[in-house]
Amino acid sequence: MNYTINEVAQKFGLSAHTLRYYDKEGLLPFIERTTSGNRVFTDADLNWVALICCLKDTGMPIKEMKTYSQWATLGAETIDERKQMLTEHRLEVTRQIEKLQQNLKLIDEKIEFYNDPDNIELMEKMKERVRSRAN
Amino acid sequence: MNYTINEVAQKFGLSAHTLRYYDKEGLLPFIERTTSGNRVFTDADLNWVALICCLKDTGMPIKEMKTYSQWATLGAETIDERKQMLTEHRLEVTRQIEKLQQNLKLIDEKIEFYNDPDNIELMEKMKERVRSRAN
DNA sequence: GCTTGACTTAGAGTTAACTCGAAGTGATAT
DNA sequence: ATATCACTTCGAGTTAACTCTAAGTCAAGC
Repeated sequence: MNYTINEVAQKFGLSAHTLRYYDKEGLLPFIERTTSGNRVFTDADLNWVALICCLKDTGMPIKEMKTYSQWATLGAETIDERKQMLTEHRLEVTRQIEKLQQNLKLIDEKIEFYNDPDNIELMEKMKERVRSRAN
Repeated sequence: MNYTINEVAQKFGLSAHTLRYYDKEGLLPFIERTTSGNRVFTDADLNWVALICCLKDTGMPIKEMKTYSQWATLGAETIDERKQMLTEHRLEVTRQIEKLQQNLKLIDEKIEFYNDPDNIELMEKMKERVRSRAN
């Protein structure tokens, strides 16, 4: 099955502009063209785009994804490099998740603070005396 | 206990530049000054900066944090607005975590793919025939 | 009293990742 | 065959969040 750039864009919630930009930046090294120059995406390309989106969404810079893409074009001899990059990135993602969970905790504490009528009463009383700080 | 801008910057892994930038953008509405105009951070301000960092790290734009900060200066009467903003943002953060966990799964699958000798062998055989795609 | 160093401001510059516009080409519908 | 439409390229513009520079102020130590 083949897909046009707009079909792929729709599937991944990107714009055709963005896909061309990724292509220009060397992130889509496998995409073939029609005789008239239009990009043709195969199912294998869709998997590739999915990986690129995954790496992008987890904060990998375009430059690094480009390196990964170049390694992929070189075939089996770059497997170790690619595996290492993904393994390091994996660790990065787990750190992001941990950080988010900590931050979520702080937000929950803040919401809890607002849910406690005692705190609200205190804030109301403070009104005219001291400027309420850090609430 | 009071702190200088550099002490606070160090504590939160920010630069003094960035803290001044946040102040200019209205994110630090409670910070007092010395007679000579230097910022003085109290412990309450440290808690406030911690919240700002938390919101920033979870993707809240500066504009929205500014709104929140302005509400905070108005005192108890804006508690509902603030609680609602945090509650919506909380949901956003849980979505981020879910998305990251999905992406982590894909990365793990990819690493698993590279760890399977069968796949490596396949890739090596493909070398001269078809350009390796989506690996 | 002068130097040093940390601070101040306003505003310009940078970076990453898009995002858009202009000008043009090719395939399909009438 | 001509209008439409999706595509192409190149390059300029945008946005958010810093990041830095220049010019200046202030307090403490020699």
